[in-house]
Amino acid sequence: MLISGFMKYGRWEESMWYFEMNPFKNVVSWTAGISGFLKNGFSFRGLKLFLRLLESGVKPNQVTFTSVISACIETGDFELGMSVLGLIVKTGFEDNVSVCNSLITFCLRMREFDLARRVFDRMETRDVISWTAILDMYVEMGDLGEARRIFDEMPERNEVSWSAVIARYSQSGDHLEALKLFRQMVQEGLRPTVSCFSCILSTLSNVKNLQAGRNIHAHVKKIGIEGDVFISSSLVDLYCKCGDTKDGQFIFNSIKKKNVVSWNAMLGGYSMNRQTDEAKYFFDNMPTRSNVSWGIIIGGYVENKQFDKVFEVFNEMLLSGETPTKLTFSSVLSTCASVASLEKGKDIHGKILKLGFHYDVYLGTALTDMYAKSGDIESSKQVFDRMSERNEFSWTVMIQGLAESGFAEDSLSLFEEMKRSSSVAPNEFMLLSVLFACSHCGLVDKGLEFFGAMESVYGQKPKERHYTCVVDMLSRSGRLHEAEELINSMPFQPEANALAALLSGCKTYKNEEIAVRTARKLGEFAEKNSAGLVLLSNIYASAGRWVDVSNVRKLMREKGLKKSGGCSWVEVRNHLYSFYSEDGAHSKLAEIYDILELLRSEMMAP
DNA sequence: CGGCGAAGCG
Repeated sequence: MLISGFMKYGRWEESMWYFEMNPFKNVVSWTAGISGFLKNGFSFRGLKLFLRLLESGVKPNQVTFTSVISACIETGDFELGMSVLGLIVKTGFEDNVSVCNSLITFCLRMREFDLARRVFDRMETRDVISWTAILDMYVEMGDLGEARRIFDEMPERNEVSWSAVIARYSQSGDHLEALKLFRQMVQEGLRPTVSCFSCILSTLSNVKNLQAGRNIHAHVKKIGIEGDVFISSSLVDLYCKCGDTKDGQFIFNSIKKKNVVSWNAMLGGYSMNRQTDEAKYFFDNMPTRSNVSWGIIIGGYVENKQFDKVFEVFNEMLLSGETPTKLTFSSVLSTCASVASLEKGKDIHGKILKLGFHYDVYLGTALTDMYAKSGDIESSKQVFDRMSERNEFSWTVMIQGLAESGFAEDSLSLFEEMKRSSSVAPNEFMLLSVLFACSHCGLVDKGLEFFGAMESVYGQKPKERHYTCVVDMLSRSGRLHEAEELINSMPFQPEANALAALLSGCKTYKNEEIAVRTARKLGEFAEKNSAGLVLLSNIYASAGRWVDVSNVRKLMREKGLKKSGGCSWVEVRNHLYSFYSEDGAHSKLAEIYDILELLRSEMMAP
């Protein structure tokens, strides 16, 4: 008792002293020692103690084994776990429910899902914990359907089982189902746990339901768990996601024992509210950082298109010795794609290879996309071909990459290959690429065929973009009447781009009549819609009608609209320098102009 | 003395 008493407060040195001094060690005191080490994060020492227990001749019991398996989970050593399993069988504990429960968890943490299922299947009696463990396995595998089936069929459910499915629905974006289950759980008279409250708070923050979030806030306050780090971190997240960093800050400041997650929640709050400077300041002053913190700050810069900062901070991260997460790599890769920096992309590809992350579907997809967007379609294809597993996103980026790089035929045949060889269903993005590909290699009738099949065959209702693409396709090939008809038959307002595409077709094929009608439509459209105004001004500009251009620009100013500013960048010695056409410009603008002036006078000199 | 759950996100 004394031992576990000290262990509880992290004073394991003292407790071990008592343990060693105790001449009458029995299985309970040994087990207490092992689990004490575990609770304080010293699983390896716990395992060494277990070996000493075996040497001493004391027989371990079922409690010892459950603790030892937990230690194996911590160390992540599968072989070790298997040796312990051997011992369990030898000592006849293989039918003990608790031991089996911990074995299931061990197997699923080692991602040995088949083995976990075998352990579960051979159990004669199972309790709610066994069922929850196997439920968790399907949750972990991402098989939400099977998880739900298990959940519905479980003979008994406890608050942990509910938590597991609710969390999964929340994470996979089905917030409404998560909320529904939460309500059902409460109705069935179960008291949501701390983790369940924190999970439902994050669900509410994802759907930005501030009112319901406030209600939960009031409730957790009433039952006295407001101060829990999980709860309070979720609250910080809730208020920040709803755009209120001030309230988020208030909660954050009130957290007594902040951990890295609370710090990250607040950091994310600044990042997502476009307060990148505050975020950076906060980040620089954080007492604890994890690779997640780096990921958040980098993600914030990506979101705000501050691409130079992305690389700057990413380099800093690598120098600090922190290993980027897959998410961080994918943010940085998307930045490489945005600025079409092949060199940087290749560099990062190398780093990913070194870490062995290239087997990851997610990163493989990000690499495929980066190469395609940077113009290196060969490498893009190579990465894609080597991926051992491909999901919907992987196929989408490759089909899109080929279509947009001008390899229309390859894009179309890859689409056919996907339908043949994979279980991935065509989505709206792929179909858009397919239409784009048809449009760009003049396969108008084939394109129309795909367009017609979208809803009937692929179950995808054509959206504005699809219509625009087909209008563009028809206009490019001179089928102006069909294009105009399509615009008139659309079930919604056409995009300004569709009108512009038809207009440019009219210009190419010299059709004054349709041009006049379309221009009038675009004009009407522009009165309500800023995108129309921007396009209209571009069309006037290309026709050299400068008076009209200046009228439209004036209208835009009156409406407080701004054409998004131009941006350019240059890479010098591993650093990306951005230049903006309007405000912000560059901090060394004056110096740059001075040097330009100097260069100019040099050139002018005889 | 023990076994099931938990935060950042494309």
